[in-house]
Amino acid sequence: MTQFTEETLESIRNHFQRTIPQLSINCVIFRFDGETLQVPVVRFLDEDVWNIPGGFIYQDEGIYEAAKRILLEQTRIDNLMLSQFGTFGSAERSVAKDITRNPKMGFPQDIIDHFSQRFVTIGYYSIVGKEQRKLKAGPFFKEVKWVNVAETEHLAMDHPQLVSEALLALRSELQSRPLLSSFMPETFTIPELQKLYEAILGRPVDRGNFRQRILKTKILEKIGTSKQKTGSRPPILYKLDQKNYLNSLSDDVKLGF
Amino acid sequence: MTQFTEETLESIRNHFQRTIPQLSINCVIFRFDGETLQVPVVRFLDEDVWNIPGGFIYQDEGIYEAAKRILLEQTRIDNLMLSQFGTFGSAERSVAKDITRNPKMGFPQDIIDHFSQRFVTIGYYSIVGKEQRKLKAGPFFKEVKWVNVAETEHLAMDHPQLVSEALLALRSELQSRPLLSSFMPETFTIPELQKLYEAILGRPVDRGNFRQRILKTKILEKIGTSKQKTGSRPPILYKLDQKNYLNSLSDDVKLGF
DNA sequence: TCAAAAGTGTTTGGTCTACACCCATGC
DNA sequence: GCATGGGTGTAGACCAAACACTTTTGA
Repeated sequence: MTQFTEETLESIRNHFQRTIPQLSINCVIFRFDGETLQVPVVRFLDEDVWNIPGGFIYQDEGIYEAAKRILLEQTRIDNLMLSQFGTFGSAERSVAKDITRNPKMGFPQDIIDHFSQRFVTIGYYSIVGKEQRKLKAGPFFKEVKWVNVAETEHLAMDHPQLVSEALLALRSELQSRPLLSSFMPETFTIPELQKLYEAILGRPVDRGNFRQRILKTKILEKIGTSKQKTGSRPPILYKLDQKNYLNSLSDDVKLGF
Repeated sequence: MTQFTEETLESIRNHFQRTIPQLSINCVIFRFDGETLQVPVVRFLDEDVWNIPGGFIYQDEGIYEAAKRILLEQTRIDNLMLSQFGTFGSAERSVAKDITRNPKMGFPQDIIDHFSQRFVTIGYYSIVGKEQRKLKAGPFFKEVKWVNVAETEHLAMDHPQLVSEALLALRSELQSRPLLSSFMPETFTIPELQKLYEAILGRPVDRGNFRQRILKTKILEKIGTSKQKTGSRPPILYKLDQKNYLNSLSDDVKLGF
């Protein structure tokens, strides 16, 4: 029945020993493929249940380092700036309870018990460019893939909520954190950038106004004209002017109301 | 040596048994006394070390409920809307390690060990009106008092950082959450409100412009003239128009740049 | 020459800022 | 009446939304 060797089980138990109990981390990573926002999801063993990448915190590492390690192990995505978007811990919240309890999986009782505990999770989000395609599942996970954020409502447990909370944080930090550097490739056009904004904000943006406003900030540096074979005027290629871009970001709080 | 009865020690151990290990909650509560922002701090036993109120999460309660309970137990402040502002957990982070280790305290080794563990903490903040003065220390705490946020740099451990992170969150959420209802008394004047904004934003605000903008939102309802014996024109009394106020709050994200 | 998409400009109205000025009160 | 702080108005700069017009390309 059991599909795990005793060695594997021991390594799982050993992992539990070395990590903080009842506390986990989940990483929501956004990618923009030119049309929609996507996030990587992982599949645990043979189950057809998809999860936001997540894991546990070693006793001797900070939570931020843990988040980076977990992401690297499970998706092979490395070197990201991660931002916290919230911590979730209703009394009923657990991780992988249903999966491990499934008799078909053949887990021993101690591991089922461990995963059936109530767990609090810390949510981080980040961003990768669209050229970032080298997803590769790490240990304990069978498969990783990108899915559109619009299609994340079927993820396991409260993971759909994690995605939408992460998206809210992404939206509100779009102007105050250097996110464009991560989202966009080295060179890009203004219409491409506009599509990114529309995807993040979830609403259309006026073409002319978008162009004017973004050019006024001087964060774009013209480097030529793209040569495409579309039946239309070829857009101008730009790259980010890092110095001006970082200057344009601001935590300044307006009075607003 | 020991200043604790065996009964007390047992109740502490029992509390540990029922809570999530290595995870704590801290609550930064802001009050505005008309001039400055203040937060309550608690003193643990006989030590002259002041802490942001904090505690642990029972296995059968959500983290939000835990935060409210902890706040009530330690300060007798009740019925607040709390907002999360971040979770902190560097590898070296602990709670009360120094205090419990102090031989003068006479704690048994098992309790010292428990408090010497690495702890992750979830930070919540909230707001009370200035009439909220009924601070009263709960169990395990000797004393509670209000201190100005400007004077929180001497708090224990990383608690000064918690205060400044909470203040940042407060600032950026001033326009999107119904914070005024909590900060201000039933009736108040515009100059009083302006002082609150200046305290939160940490900078002066133009009198005339502040007045115009806040009146344009229609969130204030005139109810008369205050009768003060100051040697100047008496300000107009207002109260919040709850319906318009809630409407005026918005998560709308501007394009900005 | 036409459609399609990119690039540009203009109009209108709002908002932000920095003030100047007036008003009600106690001394 | 005068100092003090509250209440009000306004000019100029700046910003935003809507939309019309022009340009460049492939077919």
